[in-house]
Amino acid sequence: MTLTMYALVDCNNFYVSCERVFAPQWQGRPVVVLSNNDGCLISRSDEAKVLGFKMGEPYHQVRPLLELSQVKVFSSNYALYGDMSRRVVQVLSEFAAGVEVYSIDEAFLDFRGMNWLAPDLQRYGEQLRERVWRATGIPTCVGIAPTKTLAKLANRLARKQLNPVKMLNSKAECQAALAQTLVGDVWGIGRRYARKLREQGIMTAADLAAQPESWVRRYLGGVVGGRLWRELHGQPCLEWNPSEHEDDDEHLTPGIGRHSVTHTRSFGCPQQELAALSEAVATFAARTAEKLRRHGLAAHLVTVLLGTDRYAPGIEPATRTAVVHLPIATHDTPLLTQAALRGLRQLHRPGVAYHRAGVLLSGLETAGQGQLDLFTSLAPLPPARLQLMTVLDRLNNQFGRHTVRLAAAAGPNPGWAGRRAYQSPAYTTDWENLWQLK
DNA sequence: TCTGGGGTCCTAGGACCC
DNA sequence: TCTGGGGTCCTAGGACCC
Repeated sequence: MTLTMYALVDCNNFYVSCERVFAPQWQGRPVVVLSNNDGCLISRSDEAKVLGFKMGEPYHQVRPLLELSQVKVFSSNYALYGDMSRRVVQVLSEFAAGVEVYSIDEAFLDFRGMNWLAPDLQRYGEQLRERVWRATGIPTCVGIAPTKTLAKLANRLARKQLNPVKMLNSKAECQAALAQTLVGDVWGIGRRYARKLREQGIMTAADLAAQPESWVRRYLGGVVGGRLWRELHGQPCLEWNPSEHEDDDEHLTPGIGRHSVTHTRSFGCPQQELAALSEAVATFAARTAEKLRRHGLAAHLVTVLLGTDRYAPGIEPATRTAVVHLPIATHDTPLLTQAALRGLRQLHRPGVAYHRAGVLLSGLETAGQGQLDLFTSLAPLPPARLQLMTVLDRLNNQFGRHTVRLAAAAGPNPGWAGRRAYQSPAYTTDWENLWQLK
């Protein structure tokens, strides 16, 4: 029998699990990982969850409690997590014809057209999970079902049961799974929609699926609602976007069709001076430019954003943006930095304390294939400049992110840099660290 | 003192064009 | 009383995801 099936493999408490691979003394003990700038909790071990620590809680609020409960705290270390993620995907790709990397800790596998019996597929899921665990030290849960949305749902259920692999193979199994799932836990239904649905008496995914499709479309944003309804009924209608292997060390949404690249950061302490803000923005512009080159893209639009304290009451919007149009799409660090600094000068108001800044590149096209500017007959970049960027990326890749940078960017540990007081060493990627290990 | 960051898709409305 | 209609591009805003 041919089964039309997708699997969703999700790494358990991924950032915590990554830290534990290199600090095994924390297995079985409470651990949390903080967001950038040590702002809030973004990953918790099961033990920390039991203690009552919540996702997204501000660190400064729960810090005394964490210390009291002897919870181990890590600052986030995306270089490490990105590398571990790549290892997991590498293993997964041995088990399916297609892999779609959905986020840093999740991937869909394409099991369509597999000429197998259901019990074999269940065992196959268990094998691949075992193999990921042995090869990387990362624990996972696996959901297998006829649509991506149902695979997500099965994955959620797998987390709660003894066997971490859950397969939905019949109408009855799907129906039972829908009945066990609260409507707010369905993929694609966030807090707003969940509340709206509960007000209508829709409590579970089964309640939602039992409504007519037209009703669901009316309440859940039109076409999106329609797709969701059909996916819950076992009709696949989300696209399959197989991923190429990517070299990225951050959160990423892989695939060819990306529309923007951004880098924004909160400051360690508020900044007023144009000089310090320029350093920050130049540094962020360089980071976006690197990402652009890594993806083989060039950008037409540079958006700079400057943010004040989001949590302070006030009438003024907390974030303002300035858009700079480039006549020719580019991925050249100096050109993008110049544009970003121009945007910054437009935005900057003397005497205002800024808490965060960012650079967003959009209007993307494949590098080197852009239209030549007919009036100036300029190619996007002179060859020497291209070569310089290639060398720059290679050096920074090999010896660490800030080895070579423009003079406009900052020196080490500037005042605007975020806090990361509890970061683990870059076990897998840092050149100096590898050197010490020898 | 201290509250993350990077993405996606969809819709509505205005400007502009023929 | 009539004061077109359809297509496209852009932006802003709302919803969602991890």
